[in-house]
Amino acid sequence: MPELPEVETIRKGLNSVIAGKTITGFESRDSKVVRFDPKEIIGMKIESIDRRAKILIIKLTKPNNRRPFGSTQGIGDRAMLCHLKMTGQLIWEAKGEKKKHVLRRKRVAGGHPSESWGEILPCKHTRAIFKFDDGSELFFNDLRRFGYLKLIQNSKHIIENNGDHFVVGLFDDKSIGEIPELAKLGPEIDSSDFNMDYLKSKSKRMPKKKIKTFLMDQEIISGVGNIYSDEALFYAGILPTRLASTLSDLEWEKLIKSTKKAIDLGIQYGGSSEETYVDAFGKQGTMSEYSMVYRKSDQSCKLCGSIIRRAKIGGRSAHFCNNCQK
DNA sequence: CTATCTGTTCTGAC
DNA sequence: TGTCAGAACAGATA
Repeated sequence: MPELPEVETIRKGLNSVIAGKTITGFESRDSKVVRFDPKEIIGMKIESIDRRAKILIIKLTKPNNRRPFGSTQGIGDRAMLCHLKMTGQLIWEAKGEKKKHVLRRKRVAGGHPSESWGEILPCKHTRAIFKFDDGSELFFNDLRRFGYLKLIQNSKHIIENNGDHFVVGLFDDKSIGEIPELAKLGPEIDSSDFNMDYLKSKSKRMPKKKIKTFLMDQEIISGVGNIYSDEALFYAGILPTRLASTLSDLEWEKLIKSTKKAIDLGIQYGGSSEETYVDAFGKQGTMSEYSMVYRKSDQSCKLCGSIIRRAKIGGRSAHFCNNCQK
């Protein structure tokens, strides 16, 4: 379920198991999904895994690479961008785990819930396989093939100053902002730029945009997807059909708080799916226990008892309570 | 069989 | 320029 909280959960889990490992092999099984030459990353070391919006940024360095004094990176270092889109999964498996019974395997997994959690990997939907120096493997599965893996080169970011070289590299926030995929994205939910003045001024320039669509627009705010926009609007008591430009100051304040609350709850929930494939068996879809309106159409509102409605807004289904939300 | 649903984002038409 | 429908793809479900 790769919305922001899920992607963040995957990031943490993966970072804890693959940071520091060296890539000894890479197999592409789908050239649409894998958008680089596998040769480019063999022998590179995983520095860390970061995230911007729902995009994972896997930082890679070349061992023994020459780096300018005082820099953590040099020419030839790279960053891999990974987007799971609708149905992507990343599953890491320790060496030799295939032979074990499914419930005893050591795995860190996350993404779209499906049978692949427990299957022998690679499976039908495996689009890429990373092999590491300790014999462990990372599988990128994607049923619908919307997701991607692509590589960003560091070489363009060398800057010369007074005859000295210093580096503005991919690993600096500044140059991450220059990567086309990342440059257009709006502020993260936990950034101070996600505030009322910013949202009000944006909404004035988009007078006909509905608040749900506004919230989900990644160029306005990074990381709010369908589930959390429904939940945030419910907490804030605002109907998804309202025009963003008509919100009062009080409503903006409530919506900012509610969005943070919805995402935080999601991250707490996501924590439960981080480590285990077990959740994907018996406890699939526990998000519905936490949700107030998402996928609750025709059920009673948990607050007031009236029937939760559903409508299409901007091509997505919106869930809301006509009584609690105005 | 048909019709409709699904976590995201991009493109092209108006 | 902003806004929206439809596309990209592969299912599951009724």
